Amino acid sequence: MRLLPHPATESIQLTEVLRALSDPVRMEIVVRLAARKEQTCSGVGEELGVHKSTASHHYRTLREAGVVMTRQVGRLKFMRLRRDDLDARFPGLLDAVLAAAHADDTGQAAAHADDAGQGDGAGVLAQGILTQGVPAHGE
Amino acid sequence: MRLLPHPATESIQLTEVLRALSDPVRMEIVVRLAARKEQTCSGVGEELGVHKSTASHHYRTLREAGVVMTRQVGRLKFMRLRRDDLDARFPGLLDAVLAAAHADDTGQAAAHADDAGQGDGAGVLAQGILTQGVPAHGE
DNA sequence: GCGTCAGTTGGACGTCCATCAAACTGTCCT
DNA sequence: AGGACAGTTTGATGGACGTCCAACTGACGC
Repeated sequence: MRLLPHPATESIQLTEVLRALSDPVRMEIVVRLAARKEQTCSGVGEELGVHKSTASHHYRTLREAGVVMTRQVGRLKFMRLRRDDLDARFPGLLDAVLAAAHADDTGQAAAHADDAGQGDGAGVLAQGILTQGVPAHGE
Repeated sequence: MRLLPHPATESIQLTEVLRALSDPVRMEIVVRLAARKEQTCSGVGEELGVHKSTASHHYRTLREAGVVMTRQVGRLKFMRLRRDDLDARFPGLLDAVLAAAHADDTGQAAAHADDAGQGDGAGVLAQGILTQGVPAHGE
């Protein structure tokens, strides 16, 4: 059993963690890792529909940011959320992010349903307060 | 008084928020915005030592992510954290991030002092568990 | 009106990133 | 030993990002 190089708990940087979590694929990985205990690279990779090397790249990003811990057992590598370390370093952050990830899922669905239903709640505000000719850069 | 286009509360995406917060400059802006109530672009720009247009770019990123609200008064533009909206969408997230930002600051200082003092606490672990010849890609 | 000021926009430049494909490393099984 | 398997590494590619500079847009104030 081997361990890969991980940043020490004290070395974990907030912006690095947030950047690691700012990619939808990696966020999904973290959510799955939070639900189940450990996961192999191929396991998540197949579920997410990304290429094997892409998944490996995301794993490296998460590992170097201090979000996950990689443990090698034989030819498998199991990933585990560094809950304790993250909680020690940034108390409550991971829980808030995971809750937010759940809220984001449900919120997306709700917003979508609302949009189809009447569409006067959310979307209009974004356009209604337009005062300059901004070409809707983001969306 | 004018308002710029902002995403509706329901449209705020978690990964977008995290990505907006993953830049040290923007994180610093958010921290300052959390401390003081409102701030002008030039105000933060000068304090952070970034170019005027760079600050404007960061403001746009934060605004499009739904993190800040921009209010134009005359030729000034005041930025304000969308605390209520963010709390409604992702309860506890902003507080956790702000607390983490504070912990990151103090943690950095402590780690640095520790590093100069004896240097056996944090940094060694990161190198001590090396088992493969990973060329320290990130740092 | 004209200069000034606050902030934005566009271009330019270098860097980083997400993705895939292919080759590679290391481990297990037979 | 040889093959199968899990992941990583290495390009390569297209896109996004952060930064600066310069030019521009609006809103004062005189």
